[in-house]
Amino acid sequence: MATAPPRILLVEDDDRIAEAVCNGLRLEGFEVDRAAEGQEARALFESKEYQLAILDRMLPGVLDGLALCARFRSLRPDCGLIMLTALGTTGDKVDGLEAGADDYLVKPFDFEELLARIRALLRRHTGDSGPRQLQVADLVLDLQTKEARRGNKSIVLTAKEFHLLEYFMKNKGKVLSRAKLAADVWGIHFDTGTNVVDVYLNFLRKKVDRDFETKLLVTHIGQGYRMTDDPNSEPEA
Amino acid sequence: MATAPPRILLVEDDDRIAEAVCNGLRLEGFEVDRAAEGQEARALFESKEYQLAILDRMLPGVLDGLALCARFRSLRPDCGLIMLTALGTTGDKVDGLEAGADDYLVKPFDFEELLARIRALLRRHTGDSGPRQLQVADLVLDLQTKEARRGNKSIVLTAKEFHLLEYFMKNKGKVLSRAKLAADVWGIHFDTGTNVVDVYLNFLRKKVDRDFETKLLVTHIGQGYRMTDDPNSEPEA
DNA sequence: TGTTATTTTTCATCCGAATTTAATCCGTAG
DNA sequence: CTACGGATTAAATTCGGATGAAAAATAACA
Repeated sequence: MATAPPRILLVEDDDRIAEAVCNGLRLEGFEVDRAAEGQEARALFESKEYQLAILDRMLPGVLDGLALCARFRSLRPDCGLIMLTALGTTGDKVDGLEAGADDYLVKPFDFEELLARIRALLRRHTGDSGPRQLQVADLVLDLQTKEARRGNKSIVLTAKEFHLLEYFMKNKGKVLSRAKLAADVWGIHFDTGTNVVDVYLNFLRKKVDRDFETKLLVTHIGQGYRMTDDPNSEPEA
Repeated sequence: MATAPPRILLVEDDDRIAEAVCNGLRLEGFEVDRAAEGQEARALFESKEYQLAILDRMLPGVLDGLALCARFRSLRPDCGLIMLTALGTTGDKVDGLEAGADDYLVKPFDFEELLARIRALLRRHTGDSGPRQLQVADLVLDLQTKEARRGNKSIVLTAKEFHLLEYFMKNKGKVLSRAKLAADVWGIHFDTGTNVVDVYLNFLRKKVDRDFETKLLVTHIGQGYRMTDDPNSEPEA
C-alpha cells in the first residue's frame, strides 16, 4: 500500500525554472504547490502541511527567501528546507544555513542534484528511502538499473518509455487522461494537437503487454488510460 | 552491547563548516573534537585515541592536511582518515589517497554523504577490513596499488580515470546519470554545460573495453551509463 | 624559473537512436 | 453509411552520444 506522497512547496519567481522543477517533481511522484512570491508562499505554508520547502533566495516583494526560511523553520521545525542561491554570491550559502535551511543549491543546478538532496532530506526526516522497485502484477521496474522485466522476460525501455511506465506504475489503478499524461510526463500544458501520448502507449503496449495474456494497460474511451493489477477492478478516483 | 561512541577528530579552519559538521556528528552520537590548524590537530591526535580523523586539505600554518594525513597514518595505521578537498584543485584526491587517506570528499559536500563514508570507514576498521580490490567480470581494480588489470593485461590509469572506474565498479549494475557522475566524481554540483563525463567514458572505454569482446560499460541513451557484470541481462526478445 | 610532458577539459562535428509528426486504418455507435 | 475516438505504421526531425583534435591546466624536471 502506497503511503501519501510527500508534499513539497516550491517558492520561485522564475516561471521557466519553476515550471521545469514542478514537472520533474510531479513526475517523481511528489505533490507540489508553487508560489511565485513571499506572501503567497507564507499563506500556502500556513494553510497546508508540507514535508519540504524549496526557496529561492531572491524573491520579489517584501518577504525574500531568507525571511521565509527563518519563519518556516520557527513555524514547523521538522519541515525540510532547501535554499536556492544564484551563482557567485558566496556568502549566501552560509546565510541560508544560518537562517535554518537544511541544504542549499547553487543555480543553475541540475535537476538530478536537487532530487538527490530532496531524497536525502526526506530520508533524514522520515527515515524512508523510497522504493527501489515498482511492481504491478508480474511486471517489475527497477529504478536503479532502469531495467524492466515481466515474468522472466527482460524489457528494454527508452528514456521516455521508462518515464511513462514509471508514472503509470506509481499511479496504478487511476485513470490518467491524455492531458494529465502530456502535462506530467511531457510537460505539455495546453492542447497542441499532438498524439505523442497515443503513440507511446502503443510503444509501451508492444513491449509490456503484447506477448502476455493479461493486459496491464487498459483504455477508458473518452477518459484516458489506466494501469491495473486486475482488469476487473473498478478505477480509482 | 554499549560500546563507547567512536571518537572523531575534525581538522577544519572554516568556522562555519566546522561548526555545522561538529553539530551534525554529535547529533549522530559521535564524540567530536575539533582543531582549526595543524599544530593543534597534531597535539590532540597524539594525546587522545581517535577512531577517525577528518582533515581539510588546505590548512593555515605549517602543517597542512596532507602532512597531517601522512603523519597520522604512520602514527596510528588503523585510524580512519577522510580528506576534504576544495573544488578545482586537480590531483588533490590522489595525493590525499597516496598520503594514506582512506577516502576523500569534494567540497561542498552533502552531510549525508560524509556520514555514509564515516560509517563505512568505521565499519571497515572495526573488524572486517572492507574490500581491498574491486572486481567486475574479469576486470580487477586494486585499491592499494591503484593498478587495474583485465584478463592478463595490465591497464594504466590516470587519477580521474581511476576514480571514475572505481565509482562504476562500486555501483555496478546501476545506471548512473551524467549528473550523478559529475557530482560524485568531479564535485560538480550544478549544471555547467560540460561534457567531461562523456569524454572520460570514452577514455575509459579505450582502456577497459576496446580490446575485449565483452563490453563492461553500457550506454543507456537519455539516462546515463552502467557497468555490467553480465551483458546478457538485456536481450532475449 | 623556464621548459617540456602529461593530464584534464573544451569545442566542433558526425552519426544513429529516440522522439515526434502526420497519415492511414479500424471498430463501434449513431 | 458516416463520424468519432483510438490504434498503428511510416516518415521527418530532433537530440544525445561518440569521437578527434586542440586548448588549458597541472605536474615534472632541469
